[in-house]
Parts: sequence; C-alpha cells; structure tokens
Amino acid sequence: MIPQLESLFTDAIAQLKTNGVLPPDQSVAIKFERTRQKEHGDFATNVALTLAKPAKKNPREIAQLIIDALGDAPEIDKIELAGPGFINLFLKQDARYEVLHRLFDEGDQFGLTAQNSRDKILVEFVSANPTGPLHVGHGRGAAYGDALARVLSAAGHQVESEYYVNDAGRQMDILAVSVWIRYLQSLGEDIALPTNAYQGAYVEAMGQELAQQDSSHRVAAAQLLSTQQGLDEEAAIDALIALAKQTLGEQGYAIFFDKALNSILDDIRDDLHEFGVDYHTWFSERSLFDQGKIQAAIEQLKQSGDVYEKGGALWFKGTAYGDEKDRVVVRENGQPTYFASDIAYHKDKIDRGFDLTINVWGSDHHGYIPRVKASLQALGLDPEKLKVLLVQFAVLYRSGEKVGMSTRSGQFVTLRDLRKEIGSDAARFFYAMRKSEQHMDFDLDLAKEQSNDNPLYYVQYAHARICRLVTTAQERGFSTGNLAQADFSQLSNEHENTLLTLLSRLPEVVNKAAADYEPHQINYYLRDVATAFHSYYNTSKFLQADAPQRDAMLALCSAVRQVLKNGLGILGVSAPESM
RNA sequence: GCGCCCGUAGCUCAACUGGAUAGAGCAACGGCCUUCUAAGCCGUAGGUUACAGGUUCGAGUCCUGUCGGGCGCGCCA
Repeated sequence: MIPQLESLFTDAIAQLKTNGVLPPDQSVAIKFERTRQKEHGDFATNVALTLAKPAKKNPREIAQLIIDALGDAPEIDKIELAGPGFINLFLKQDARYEVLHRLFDEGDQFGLTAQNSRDKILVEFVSANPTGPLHVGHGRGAAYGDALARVLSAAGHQVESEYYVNDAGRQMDILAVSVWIRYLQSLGEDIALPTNAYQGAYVEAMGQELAQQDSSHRVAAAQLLSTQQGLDEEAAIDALIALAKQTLGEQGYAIFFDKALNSILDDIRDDLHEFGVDYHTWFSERSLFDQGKIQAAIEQLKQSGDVYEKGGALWFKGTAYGDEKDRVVVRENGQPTYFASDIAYHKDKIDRGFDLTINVWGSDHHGYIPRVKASLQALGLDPEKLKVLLVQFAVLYRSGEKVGMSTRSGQFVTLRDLRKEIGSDAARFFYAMRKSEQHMDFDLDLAKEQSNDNPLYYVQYAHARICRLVTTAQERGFSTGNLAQADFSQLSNEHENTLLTLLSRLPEVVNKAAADYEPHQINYYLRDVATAFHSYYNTSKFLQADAPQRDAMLALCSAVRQVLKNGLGILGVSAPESM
C-alpha cells in the first residue's frame, strides 16, 4: 500500500515543481505513517510541513496544492487536510480486505518474505567464555541475538548466526587448573582451591569424574604449595598453570583442559538448544592459531607499518585510526593478546564474504569497539561492515537484593535454572521485550510469581482461543475448509476494521524491526494484535447460524491466528493450540 | 578525571527516529461468566517525560549545562 501512495505523491510533487509552485531543486522525502487515531484516517504524511520552509509557503496551503495535484488511487476513499498541514488518507472499505487474501495465500510466509537487498549478514552473539554454565545475563544476549537474526532473516536477508568460542587464553588455563585441583582433592590431597580459581560445583564434578577414571596425574600437595610461596594471588595461579603444564606434560594437561572445555561447551550448546537457539557455526579461537591466521594478520599489519615494537612488546597503532591509545598485540613474553585474536577473527568474518557482520556485545565491551574498527581499517577493510550492538546488563534481584553474576565465584543464577522456573518461551519473550540498550531490572521472585501474568501468555492465549474456536466450529458441524472464499464484506464493524488494519501491518513491522535492529517491536505489535482480538472476542458471537457472516468472522480469526503464529515464530516462541 | 549508555505513571517498560490529546502491563478501585477458553473484557484513578536553558510551525525524541544511575578507560578475556 505504502509504495503506491509514495509514487502517487511523488508524481504530484513533481508536477508542482514543474509548475513552479515548489522549488525544483528541493528534494523531498515522502514518509507515510500509520495514524494513531482513526479520526486521522489510515495513513498520514507530513510532507507539506517539511516543504513549508524551503517553499516559503504556509504548510496548509502546500498541503492543499498537493491534494489538488494528486492523481486517482482506487484504494483511497477520501483525503483530508488536517491540523497544521497533515494530509490524512482514508482507505476504501474494500481495500481493507486485501490483507485477508494475502494471508490465506501466503500463510506461514506472510510477513516473512520481504524483498530486501538480500545482504549476507553474520550475527554473532553470546560467545561467553566456556568456563562455566551460562547465567541469566547471557540469556538476554541469547534471546536478543537470536530474535535479531530471525527478524533480519524475515526481512529478507541471508543470515547466519555464530558463537565465538574463546578456547584459548589464560581463563581457560585457570579453569583447567581448577579442575586439576579438584581432581587432586578428590584423590585425598590436602590442598585448597585458590579463591581466584573457578569455584562452581560443576568444576568439582569434573575433577571427581576424572579422578575415578584415572588417578595417575596425582601430584603431592606439598609440591604445589612450594611453588606458591611469596606470590600474590594472580601470580600464584600462573605458577600453578606452569607447574601443571610441566608435570602433566602436554598430553596430561590436555586431559584436564579438554575435559573442561568439551563438557562445558556441550552444556552450553545443549542449554541454548533447549532455549531455542541453534547456531550455524561455532567458531574456535584456537583454530585461528592453528591455521596461522593470527600470524598472517599481524604480518599484514607489519607490512603496512601499522604495528611497532616498544618495551619488548608489539603495539598496534590504533591512534592512527581513531582509537584513543595504541594497544599491545604481542606481549613481551611472545604471547599474542586477546586483541590479536580478535583482529584475525574479524578479518576472517569479512573475508568469508559477509556484507555485514553484527556483534552483539555486553555493554561493558563498548570501549573495545574503536580498536576493532581501527584494526579493520588498517587491514584495508571497511569498518562499516562491522556493526556492534550493545546489550545492557540485566541486573538481577532476588528478595530485593542484587544477585552477583561472576562466573569465577560461582555465585550466579544459571540460564538453565531460569528456564526451569519460568520456561523457555516466557524467558525469551520477557528478554526480547526490552530494547537492548535499555537497562533492565530482572526480579527473579517477580518472574516466578508472575509467570501467569507474563505478557507472553496473553498473546499465546489469543492464539489458543482461536484454535479452540475453529475446533468447536467443526464439532458443531460448520465447515471451515473454505474460509479463504468467504464474503469478507461481512466484516465492517469497528473491531473488525481495527484487526484488519493491524494484520496488514505485520510486514511493515518486521521491516522496521529489522532496520532498527529492534526485535522488541514485534513483541509490542503482537500484544496489540492480541488486545484487539480479545476485545473482539468478547463482543462477538462467532458460531452463529448465518453462514456468510460466520464464515467471514472465522476467516478473520484464522487470519489473526496466522499473524500471531508468524510473529511468535520470529521471536523463537511457540504458538500453542491449547493452554 | 575522560568516554559510552540510560533517566517517561507507585513498579516494569512502549512511544513508528521531530508530529496531532505521551501509551501498555503489573499493583489499586468498580463492573462483566447458565454461552465459542474469565490466562479474558469494560471502566475509574494515576504525568511539569530528572532539572534548567536553547533550536522551530511543532521536542519525551536534537543541542548545551546540571543532577542521578550503570559500564568502561590492562602486556585480563
């Protein structure tokens, strides 16, 4: 509908330019909006208001000139000039039924087949370190990232999703050593787990399991303690790591490291799968080392003169590309930094041919954006191909008190626990309902208590109600097989028109949600549809003797059901047939 | 100290990127089930959009400042 209106108005304005009424060199963006109130018609445009200044004319006068210049449009019933210069358009009643034809025609595809640029887009999200189970903070990133990927796909892009596995680096070594200590403990060694090691019960479980399988990696506690003397906490744990690597040997160490990595990664993969999140690719950081991609990237930066040596370390000249300071890429001890991996990783993403790579990051990483973009630029890649979307932290409250979320301390609520309590659907809907950059208070008690008041159930209930309605109709012997052929002109009351308008908006809502990277717009839209339906339901008697009337109403209901189903699908939430 | 994000009803959040009278859900109050799902509907009450200026036909939205909250400023990841 909107494209037709746009060309109609473009023609009219072109005509006014030719006639010298409007300045010919003035470019105008004609924007149509859905009206908030029905007295303002179905669509409105403020184009006359924006033209007022350059044309040096009264906006109402311009609006009238445009209206007079408009050609015929079969769908438009009337056009009104309103307020300071808005042009309001009222649809003919017949035009409202078009959406029903489309819905019956397109079914599950309605709203999901926008013809956009078909950009290849990679959405990377969660990417939590595999050092422990996902907690509720990761849940927000998961729900947002996955819904975003689905929305972009619904809007017509080619989308892939990816989890970046940080399987290299010190945190993983600390984890491996934590497992080793637990292993030694369960073999009877008298040694305490350092407070800065991973404390979670899952670490203990892994240590015990390995102890039962093979006790040959036992080392006397006294030997461990002797390496710790006089060192501060962080240095002590590094000494432990060195000791473990030395005494266990490469293969022995790998037993603990791989046990930790694989079981945690399996757990995360499982967890996300049950949450409705399945990735196209799990990208290993170690693979960048193994394939020499990190060295290659650093080499390229050397060639281009964007790195230099200082204090024995290798520095990237980020300041030349807008970063606030230069950053170390290779440490004095020869180890590449995490940033070095990230340079290679982001280069690799773009090399894989994506037009756009989206990173969903926790807001605490915002300071990291300039250096990654700077590195892309230094490598001769377009930094615009990287879009970082920040998700604010969800601050957890239980019994009115903040709940910590540190993985090392083991004090956190897991995503799995949350799902158990309120269900995946409710958790996803709740998370995705918030704009990502909005701070979010997550009250666990409330989430449990209110699980029945969760807006999700309101939407799902509308869907289930319609399913039941159709079933009941069949039980009473009414045919429901040919609703697409119903006489839609039976639908004309206020409730019905409201619903028809809402249904026709789905494709626009999907497009806009995708363009804004804001899946929450779908949540609010669905709630509006459900509200309109519940209201309609309460004032209507559907299963009546008058066949044309009955069929038309059932057709509308079934169209509503389709829209709810398609919309919930974009959010990764189920549309149950009964509740 | 510098940088990024945020501040909207008692609480949790929307508001079509500058549009017309700022809207929902919880919580509160009053109604609606002999009927196709009451996990629902209808109504009442609740606001100086943190504060002060500015930009213009028009500001919750843009610019400046102040106050308040979150996060960041490692040869950690």
